Amino acid sequence: MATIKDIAAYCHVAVSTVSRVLNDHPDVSADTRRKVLNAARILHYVPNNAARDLVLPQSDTIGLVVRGAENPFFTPIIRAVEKSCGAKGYAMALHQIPVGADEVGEGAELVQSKRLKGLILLGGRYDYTREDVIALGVPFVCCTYTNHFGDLDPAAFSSVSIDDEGEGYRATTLLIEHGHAKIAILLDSKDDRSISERRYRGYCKALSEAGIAIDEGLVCETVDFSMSAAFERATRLLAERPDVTAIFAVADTMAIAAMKAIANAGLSIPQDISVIAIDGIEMSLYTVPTLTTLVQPQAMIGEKTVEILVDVLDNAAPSSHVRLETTLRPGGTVGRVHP
Amino acid sequence: MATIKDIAAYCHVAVSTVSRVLNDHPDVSADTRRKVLNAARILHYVPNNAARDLVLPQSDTIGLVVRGAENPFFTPIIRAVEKSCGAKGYAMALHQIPVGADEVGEGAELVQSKRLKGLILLGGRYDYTREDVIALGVPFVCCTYTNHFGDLDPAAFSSVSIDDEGEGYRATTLLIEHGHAKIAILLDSKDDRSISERRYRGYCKALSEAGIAIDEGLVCETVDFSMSAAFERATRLLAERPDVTAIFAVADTMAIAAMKAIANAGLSIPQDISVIAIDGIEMSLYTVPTLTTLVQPQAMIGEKTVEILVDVLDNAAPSSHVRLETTLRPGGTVGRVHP
DNA sequence: TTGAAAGCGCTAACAT
DNA sequence: ATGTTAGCGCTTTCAA
Repeated sequence: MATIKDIAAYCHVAVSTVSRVLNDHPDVSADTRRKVLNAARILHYVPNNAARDLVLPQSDTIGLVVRGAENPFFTPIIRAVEKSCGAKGYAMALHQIPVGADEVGEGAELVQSKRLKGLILLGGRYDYTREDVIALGVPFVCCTYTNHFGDLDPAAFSSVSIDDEGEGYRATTLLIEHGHAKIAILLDSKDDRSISERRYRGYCKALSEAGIAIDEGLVCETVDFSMSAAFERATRLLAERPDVTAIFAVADTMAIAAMKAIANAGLSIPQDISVIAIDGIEMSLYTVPTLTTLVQPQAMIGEKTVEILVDVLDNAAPSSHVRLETTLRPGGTVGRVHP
Repeated sequence: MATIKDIAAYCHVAVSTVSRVLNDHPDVSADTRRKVLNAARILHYVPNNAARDLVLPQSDTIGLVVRGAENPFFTPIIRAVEKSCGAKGYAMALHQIPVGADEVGEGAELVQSKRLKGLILLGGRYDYTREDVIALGVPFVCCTYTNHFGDLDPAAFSSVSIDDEGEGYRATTLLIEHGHAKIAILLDSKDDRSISERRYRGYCKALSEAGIAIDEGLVCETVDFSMSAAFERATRLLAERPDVTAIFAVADTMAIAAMKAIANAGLSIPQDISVIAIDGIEMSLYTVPTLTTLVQPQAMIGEKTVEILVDVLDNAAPSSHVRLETTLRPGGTVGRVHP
């Protein structure tokens, strides 16, 4: 509970001197500096951030709002962001919110209450309007998504994402190339105005180019991204549609749940059913067989995001939109269709 | 950027009146309240927490320091803590730190900088000394662990944990009952003064009671809790010790990695090798076969932790130490040993 | 190189 | 029911 006032009294100096020492200002004598530092240690001084934040016009802090932190896909990204922030001399304020929450509103509050310099939104909606983001007031970066369904001026924000539609197309195409035609897709909702909808578009495009009609019975919506819902839906799919030969899951977690459903149905992967997904979470390395998936460069996503934001903050760089590539990790879940 | 001062000016009232309205104090006329609330909306007022925290002797906030947030076992606990805090009228301040970090030191800083009323430490060390925790200054609860290797006065802190040694004993015993004698253990380190050491003790006790000698070649240390390390170590075990018939992993994640190693070795679970673990993370429901594990009541752990802390905070209740039971979830990874 | 003092936004006495 | 004011801990002019 010691304050700089206590230190000042202890050393018989003014509080401003203590403050100078604690903030590494140059104009303090070596002797005074030593005395103050010593007193701080003895008195177990810990700075009161509330007081510091109050008086400083801005803190050197970047906010990270994570919507749906239970998603294991985000974990390595969060770590990378934290690390990159530290390397660039910024602190990171983590704020986790439920999937249903309003990340922009919460972000705006965070900015003001913590005097943030910039904001990173991880896992947000694709349909912000200009009005939505006006409250933010600081530069922000959409991490893992873009404004595809919104009307934001690209110059007004930055983003780091993958080409969801293109990757959905790529995953589906790979299945088609292996001879599959009865390809199911496992997704949240095909019109969620978000990740599922974009990847679903890619799925449709691939099928259509291959001359395969969309079969509604193979479009499996789960309403949420939970593994249990994915498991239930996949189980139902296998029961209702014995003709299905491949499943494209829009997320690794869903694919892993589907693989369990397939095993429960007494089917083999990839002999009876092929599975492909997008994400590349750590756990997907340990499924049997190893999940074939389009791996997102999670660490790089986090690093790039911070890099862009700090560039805007420190160098007044213009906002930018980075699209990263996924890497196909060939596992053992995709095989040629058997007649 | 609007402050209560702006609202006050806008409404021609004093700042204290604005403060009263904003804090739901009773002695304000309905008319004034309406005016102020309206102005707050119009001016896009957002409270400055730094200022509030500064002036309040304590915030109604409980800190949660998570060491090793990448551990999926913690995720449901964190959620439960957050939910319980909310239900009890407390806010939660989440602070994630790396596995190697000093949770007590970081916790102490958090307490002071955020004026916390109490602290929850999730995933900390088992060997705090009295000196270690003196800096904390507020009631705290050790969540998922105890002070087994330390010298803390039990009256000076609370804890919610499972009986690590007992559960290790139970898991190993189950394997012995299935006829296994060549039982390997997969753990961080057998003398980490923490979870691994405790569970290892239980493993030793079970073997010894069954008249089975500890076989050093079957004690597989991984140095950390990563899946990759567990995978490598299990792979090596299978290569070096073809006589092993069962593996007890001290964590589900390690067990899942081991299952992959077993599959890669061309062996079947549970025909060739049985696997059992402790934790019960969601992912372990989706392995093939389903992992047999001792499920910790994760939600209840979080709830109990908050309940105890709030009881201490609100009702000056004495500190308490709760030991929760795991539930054996019989999966398909444990079978009788084949001759 | 150091000290004195103002003020950040807010809450809570204390007055009225 | 409402206004006035002190002060939380800190940083930063401005003076000395």
